[in-house]
Amino acid sequence: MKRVKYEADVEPEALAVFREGVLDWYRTHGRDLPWRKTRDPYHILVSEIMLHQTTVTTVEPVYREFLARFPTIQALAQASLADVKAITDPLGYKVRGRWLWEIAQEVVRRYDGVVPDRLDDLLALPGIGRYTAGAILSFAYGQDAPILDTNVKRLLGRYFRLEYRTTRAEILHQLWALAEAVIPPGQAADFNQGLMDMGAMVCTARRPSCTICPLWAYCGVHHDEADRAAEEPWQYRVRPRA
DNA sequence: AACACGGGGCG
DNA sequence: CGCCCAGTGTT
Repeated sequence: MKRVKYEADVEPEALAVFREGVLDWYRTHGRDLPWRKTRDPYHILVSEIMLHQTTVTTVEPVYREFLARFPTIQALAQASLADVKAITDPLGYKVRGRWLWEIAQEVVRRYDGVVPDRLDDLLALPGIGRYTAGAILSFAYGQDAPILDTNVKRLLGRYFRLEYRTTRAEILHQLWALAEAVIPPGQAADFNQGLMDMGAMVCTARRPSCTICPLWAYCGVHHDEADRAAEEPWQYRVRPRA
């Protein structure tokens, strides 16, 4: 049984099951979310910033209100910061209003109003880290870019069961390598969405639904050994509540 | 490698 | 009441 090293080398069978399982499950059980009906980079950007550490149900109404008020990135750039914050502040993490506002100005001035489609350009914008950049590149531009949010960390960490005796930074490095390696070429958009839905709806933080999980056969953590997996190195733990 | 940021939902 | 939520910037 080969373990995951720094560069993701995974068993071909486990990888194939993982890819097909995630894609199939997403197509039949995936959530119907407003930001999945569009490929507009501006809309994707707004949703992703709002979704930082914030639940889908909380974001949905604010997302709609925000786009109704600022339909284009030009409209956002011309608005007052106070008007922007009035909509986004109730979400918490109040800096995100300023981030969106500053991003809009920068994109309009430097990129002619077009959200960049290159990783380095995206990372240079305020509030856009590697996750958000990957989300924009895959969801809006269809590139095979990896994402690693709390859902994907948990799903990958459990399924591929990384080596435990290592530092947090190394684990993160391994997870990013995995997130990139598992992408079925040309299908990152659907696949990445599927990863997050699986993490949010099946491979949940507490009491994961292993019995209905399409990945169960090759998963590194079966539900009946959840106790032994109580030490999850990427931060979260399986808690089989009595 | 930690810590701050934050309101809301759930058991 | 504690844990968790489509993370990022700062120290």
